[in-house]
Amino acid sequence: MTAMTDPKPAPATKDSTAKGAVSAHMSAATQADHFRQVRRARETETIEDYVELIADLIDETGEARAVEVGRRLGVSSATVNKMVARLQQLDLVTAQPYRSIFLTDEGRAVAEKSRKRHHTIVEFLLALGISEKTAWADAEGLEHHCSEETLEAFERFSKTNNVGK
Amino acid sequence: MTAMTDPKPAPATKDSTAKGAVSAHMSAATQADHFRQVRRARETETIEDYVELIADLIDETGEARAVEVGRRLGVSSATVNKMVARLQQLDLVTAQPYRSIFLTDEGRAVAEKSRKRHHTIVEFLLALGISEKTAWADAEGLEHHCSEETLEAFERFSKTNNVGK
DNA sequence: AAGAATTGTTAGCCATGGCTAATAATCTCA
DNA sequence: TGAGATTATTAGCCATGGCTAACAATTCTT
Repeated sequence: MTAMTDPKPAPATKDSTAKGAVSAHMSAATQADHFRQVRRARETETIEDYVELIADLIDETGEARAVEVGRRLGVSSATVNKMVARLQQLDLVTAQPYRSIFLTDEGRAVAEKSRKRHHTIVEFLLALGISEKTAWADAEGLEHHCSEETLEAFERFSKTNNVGK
Repeated sequence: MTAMTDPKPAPATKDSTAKGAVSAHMSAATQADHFRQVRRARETETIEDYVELIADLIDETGEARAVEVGRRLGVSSATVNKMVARLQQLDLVTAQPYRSIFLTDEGRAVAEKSRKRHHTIVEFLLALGISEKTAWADAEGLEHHCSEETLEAFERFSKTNNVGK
């Protein structure tokens, strides 16, 4: 194998295409855009997870305390604390020291949107025949990476293939 | 609104349930597990993106150069360089200074797995009626967050609702 | 009301994965 | 061959989002 020492085993005109090929479908620039989009989504997903959970806690138990947020997220209180500070800067929550956390209008809006997406995805996975357990687990990861177009398709599908519910 | 000064607006026995409620479905511990799982997935997804892309480049053009990886990922060469060092530590690639990047057997295996998942998801989205453009964009984000169970369901669906292809 | 238990805060640490700017190596071609 | 273009490397910066440990405030219980 000369490959290790030869920096250019195959000059390959740059437009060649092969099996796993993605270049058959898009330019490098388009692909880069997709990846950039994913990276952007990754930045907001932590924030959305926190906000959504805070909303859940307020609606379920009447208030959101840092300990409980940490417990549900599987994260230390110190981490929650730091994140809450960030959420305040972003005007998504209000909080005073040693008091519970409240959502701003903007935070509430973000929470509702996340919640709706989450629900759409869980319903969809269930309609597809996925088990409850997996549906809830996967939804947590998938919810931040679905475009509007895909979410709409999911809703349409659930509506028609609506099983038990 | 007394809420801002009252740390406990509603003692709420801790088992209460409401509209957005997730607690109706699982314990805090289970929910924490889901989030932990998502965080673990986030750690591997960057790695998988790089490895998958390197494999694509090797198969398409005969070699994977850092510039091109950067171009397609929408990232600087410096970043690629640092990441390649990490991939080497993980035994996923081999690389010598100023030479192109090669996959180890393990790297190749990771790439194949990612590629397969990616393909499964694109096919699925297309079968669902999503546009090509969106299917490719969404797949990039979704591929790291699907359990085996869900991927299998996607495959089953594509097989039966296989449109054009 | 005092002490114990719980909860919140802060400081300081770490890895990840981006970036720019400066420098070095390699490659191309006139 | 040697100059210019391309590509790679390195150093140093930054934000994010985790962590532990030490300490402070609050709340609960007796």
